[in-house]
Amino acid sequence: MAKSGTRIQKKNQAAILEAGLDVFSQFGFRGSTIDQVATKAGLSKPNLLYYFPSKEAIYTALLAQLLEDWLEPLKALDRDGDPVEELMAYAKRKLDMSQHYPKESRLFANEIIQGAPRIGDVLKGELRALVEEVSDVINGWAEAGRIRPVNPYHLVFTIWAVTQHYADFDVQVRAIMGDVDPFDSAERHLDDMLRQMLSV
Amino acid sequence: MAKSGTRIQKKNQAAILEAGLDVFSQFGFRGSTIDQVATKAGLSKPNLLYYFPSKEAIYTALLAQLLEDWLEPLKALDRDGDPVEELMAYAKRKLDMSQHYPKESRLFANEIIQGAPRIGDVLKGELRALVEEVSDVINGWAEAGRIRPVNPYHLVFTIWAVTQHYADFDVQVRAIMGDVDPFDSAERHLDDMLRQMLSV
DNA sequence: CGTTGCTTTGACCAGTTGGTCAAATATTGC
DNA sequence: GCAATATTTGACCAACTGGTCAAAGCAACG
Repeated sequence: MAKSGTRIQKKNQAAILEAGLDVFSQFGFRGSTIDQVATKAGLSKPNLLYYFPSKEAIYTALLAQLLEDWLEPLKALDRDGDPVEELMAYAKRKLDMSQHYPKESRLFANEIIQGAPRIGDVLKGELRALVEEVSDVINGWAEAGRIRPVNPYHLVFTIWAVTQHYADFDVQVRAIMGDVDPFDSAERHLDDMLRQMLSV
Repeated sequence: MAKSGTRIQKKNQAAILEAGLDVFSQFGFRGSTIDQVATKAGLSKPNLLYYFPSKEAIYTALLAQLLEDWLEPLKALDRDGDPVEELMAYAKRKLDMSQHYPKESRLFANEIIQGAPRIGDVLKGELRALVEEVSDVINGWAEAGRIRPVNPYHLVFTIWAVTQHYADFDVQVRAIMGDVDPFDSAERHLDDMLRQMLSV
């Protein structure tokens, strides 16, 4: 997407996307201004618009890039692996993403909360198909007696909800837990929860 | 808050708050306009501003009203009740709120994701104290051997995350599950999950 | 009926917003 | 060093934003 171009183009496009992530993830699309993004990227507004044709273009570029990273871990679920370990590894990976890429998580959350006007099709298409596949795998595991029977959709939702909570509601989590880092204990909790829920 | 006044005042104030909930929960504070709220409330912009002094005032009124309803179920946790039933009843109540008041949930989510600029103090004060109390109760139950030992903070976060997910990410949940109503199966899943996690 | 106070509105304002454009400035390849 | 190209900028614009205000409409009470 942002491949071609001179060094300076690459540098500025990257700076814009990073700044855009900062701003959009905090204020949502409508709540953000080009000027905010430009300033944070160290550019003037017309200069930013030399690299991206519009505010919308920056936002959709971010969203497209994000969606790839978002769907990828789900694809890594291996039906031939150990069921409990596979699911716990997936959850752990999602939790790591919340810890290390919280802005991406919040950008996504903002978009979904606002009704997913730009990625509704991806949700109903690619994501839905992917979850259906995963659902089959989980059901297979359950039928083979390798995990407790669970509703696979809600299991996936639960993993998403819990892991993303630590990114999206970070400020609330920290307000409640104080100075303790939430992620260490969160990982143990998640581990325990899934093991308890899935072990036969 | 909106008690005094004539019938017409009450009617219009209520209409404004309802419209404000609609708009703010979808677009966040900065992404919403007074005009949107006014139109949705069936009023002209100056007329709306006759009842509320500013956009901010509508928003904070909503937030204040919301916070009460939000904290109340937590207070209802009874340390003398049956531990598993108490926690499951709390989770069920939160899930019901997600089902019947999704906009409230999304308004809250928007505010938190954007850094809780207006309710940071409540989070660090009242909410934190409340969760600390609940945490003591849960720890007490665990020490008495009435539930499995769990990290009480993360247990509470898990209940919040999972239940609110069905309101905040409603569009994603429905995109994936299709025409099936998520809430019936979600309730069973939540029930099963908590029982599995907490039963000794 | 008329007056008093509540309600509604059109016109308006200053600041912000997304976006344009021509001109100025840097960079690059020769 | 110079021409071609890429980058940056100040000035600008129309639309929109939150908010004001004086005047008009309306209800109710005597």
